[in-house]
Amino acid sequence: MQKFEEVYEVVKLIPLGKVTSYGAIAKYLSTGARMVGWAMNSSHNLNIPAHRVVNFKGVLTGKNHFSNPFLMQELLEKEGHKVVNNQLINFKEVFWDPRLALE
DNA sequence: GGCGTGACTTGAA
DNA sequence: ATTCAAGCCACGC
Repeated sequence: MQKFEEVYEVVKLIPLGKVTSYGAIAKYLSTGARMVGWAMNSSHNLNIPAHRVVNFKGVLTGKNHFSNPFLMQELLEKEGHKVVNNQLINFKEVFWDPRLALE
C-alpha cells in the first residue's frame, strides 16, 4: 500500500477552516513525519489542499513548494486563517487532528 | 537491495 | 530563548 494515497486521503478530509501538522498525519498513519511532506511533494498535480498542512509550529514551511510562495498564505487567509510571518496565529485553535477526528 | 533524500519532530547544548 | 544534531520512514535511483 502506498502511504502517499493515505496521506492524500487524510489531507483531503481536513475540514474547511482547519489545518493539521505533518506529524499529526504521520502519527495517524503510523509513519515518519518526513514521509508526509514528501508525499505532498508528489501531490502537485492532484487536488490536494496542501496549504492546510503545516509543521507542528503552524509555520508554512512548504510554501516555497507551491507555484507561488504567496499562494499558500493567500489560500489560508481565504479560508479564514490569520497568517503572520508565515505562521498561523490561531494554530492550536484551528488545528485538526486526524487521529481524533477519524480515530 | 543498499544509499541518499526530504514540505518534520524532538531533545539537548 | 536560539541553534545544532539526531531520529524518523517511505520512495527513487
